[in-house]
Amino acid sequence: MTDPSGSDIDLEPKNKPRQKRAIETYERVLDVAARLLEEEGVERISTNLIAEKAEITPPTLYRYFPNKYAVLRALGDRLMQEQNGVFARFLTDAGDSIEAQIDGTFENLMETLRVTEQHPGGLSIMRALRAVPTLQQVRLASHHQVTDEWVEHLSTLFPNIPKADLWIKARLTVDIGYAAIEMAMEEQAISSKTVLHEATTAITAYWQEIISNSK
Amino acid sequence: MTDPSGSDIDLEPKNKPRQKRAIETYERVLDVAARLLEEEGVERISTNLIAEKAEITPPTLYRYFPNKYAVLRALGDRLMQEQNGVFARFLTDAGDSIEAQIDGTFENLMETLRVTEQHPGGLSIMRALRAVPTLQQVRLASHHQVTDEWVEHLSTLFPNIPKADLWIKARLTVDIGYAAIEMAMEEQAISSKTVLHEATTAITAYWQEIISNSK
DNA sequence: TGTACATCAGTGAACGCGCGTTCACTGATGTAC
DNA sequence: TGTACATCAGTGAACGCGCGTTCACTGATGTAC
Repeated sequence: MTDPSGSDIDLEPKNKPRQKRAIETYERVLDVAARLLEEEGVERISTNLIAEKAEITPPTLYRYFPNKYAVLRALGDRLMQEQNGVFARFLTDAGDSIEAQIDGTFENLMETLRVTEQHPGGLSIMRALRAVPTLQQVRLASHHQVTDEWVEHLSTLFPNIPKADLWIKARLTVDIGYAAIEMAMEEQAISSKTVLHEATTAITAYWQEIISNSK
Repeated sequence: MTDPSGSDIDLEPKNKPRQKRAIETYERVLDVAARLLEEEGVERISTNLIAEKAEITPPTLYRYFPNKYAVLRALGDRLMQEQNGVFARFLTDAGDSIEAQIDGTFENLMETLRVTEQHPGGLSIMRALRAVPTLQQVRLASHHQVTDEWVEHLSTLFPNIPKADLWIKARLTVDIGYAAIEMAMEEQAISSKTVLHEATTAITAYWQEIISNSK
């Protein structure tokens, strides 16, 4: 019962902040945690340090979070939610035709990049979610949700491709998109726009191929 | 001078093991470290724990590594070296024609997957390299090296595409490949072969597009 | 082959420190009448 | 509006523990003659 990935660490928030002062404290904890994740790395971040930089005492942090991992999880949830929101808007705007989706891909990627860059510690959060066994499910679940939603739209556009096949193609495309976004953020020598433009070319070419084969 | 990513932590090995017993110890440390990275996660792994599981005392570990990060770095170096070896063989076999490269893509991905799966803690090492600020350079340098080598071959095949452009396209393709490999390893519901087959389709379509545009 | 010495490999014991977390508490805010 | 009480927010002080790392050392292996 001590298996690493699906382990039994409680990740749910404890007390919700109810008063104005408390909400500010809660937000400050998450904000500070995100910045420390970026500055120190996931292997050095600590609850005591988060509390200190957020100008509270450790027990206050433990009022809202049952443990260290719950803080990271809240961080991950927030970022994923923002990113998924971008994708949901993309589907609303472009979900009903293949052409519109292809046309919208670049803007979708750019907007996701913008949201991630703007989110404190965004890139570090994405990486921490992958590296910490307890949190891998968070990222995976989020990508699955996005994929599922997309496949709902795709399945009406590609009625002769089995849903399971579409799911795999969509899932891979999501990961290619995020790989491009991470690369855009870490490759200082290349402009983000260029990276995402190339990624758009790749994704578009992939789906053109799928379209041809499905006819 | 305490900047996080390019920081001043010594990552070089200290004493090289010279005698047979010492080489075995050194190997055991790396092997145990890789397994612990997988089981515990990068945020929980410790030198004392590595030493204990490797059945040595902590000072022995410090005979070969100046600190904790040097152990992780050695782990990363080994994996990257193996992965880059696969790619080098791909270039030797298929480097001289575009068609051969496209044909060899699937085998290249499969072989890289095989090497990574076989390498103890392979996936965890890739993720740790990304998540730990001090080690990000290791992964980046490795991907750059692979990209540079590939671009050497590509530039003779695409004489009318500027090298800088080729570099970006190659770099993105490398990251797409690794994204697919990570996905193949973490998505239990889909066979690895299917994921890498799809990735091959995407990469192929991308380069077909590049070929058409360069004519 | 034997011995003396140099080098290599590993240990025992401990260090100071910051970690994650908890307890019993005080002070601030909201609510009912 | 004032007061009494309930709930919410935050603190002071500490806990036991394992962390990363080091010191002075013993024992094992290799080398020269």
